Amino acid sequence: MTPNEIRELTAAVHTIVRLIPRGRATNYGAIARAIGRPGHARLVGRIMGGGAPSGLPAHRVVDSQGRLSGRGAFGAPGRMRELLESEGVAVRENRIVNWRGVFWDPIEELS
DNA sequence: CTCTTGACGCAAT
DNA sequence: CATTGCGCCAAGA
Repeated sequence: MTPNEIRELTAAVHTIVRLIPRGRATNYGAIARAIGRPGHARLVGRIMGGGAPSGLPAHRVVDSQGRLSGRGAFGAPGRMRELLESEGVAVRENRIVNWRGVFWDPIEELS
């Protein structure tokens, strides 16, 4: 992967993240598939870990089980949870309640 | 250059 | 539901 490709992917990932509706959330693997790189969830995770543009709803990206695996990247502990709950997403024990219903698949939006 | 570390995912146990 | 193993891959040590 050339540095240039990395930039493209980063841009693509950010684009998808911006499409996530309020009150919904998606996961790394789904985003990876949406940008044409199935199986590279980990790469997406790395990208999210890096600096994110302000205004990017990064809190709407969790792991495949609805767990807030990126909570550490938000300033104060519990910050990610606050952001989610502030838009109506219930969280219990670091995990989105009713994940199946909250999950938003980028693929369905690329129609 | 090798080894380890992660905002991961999925099937098998 | 909890663990394990394996595939994936860019950064940092």
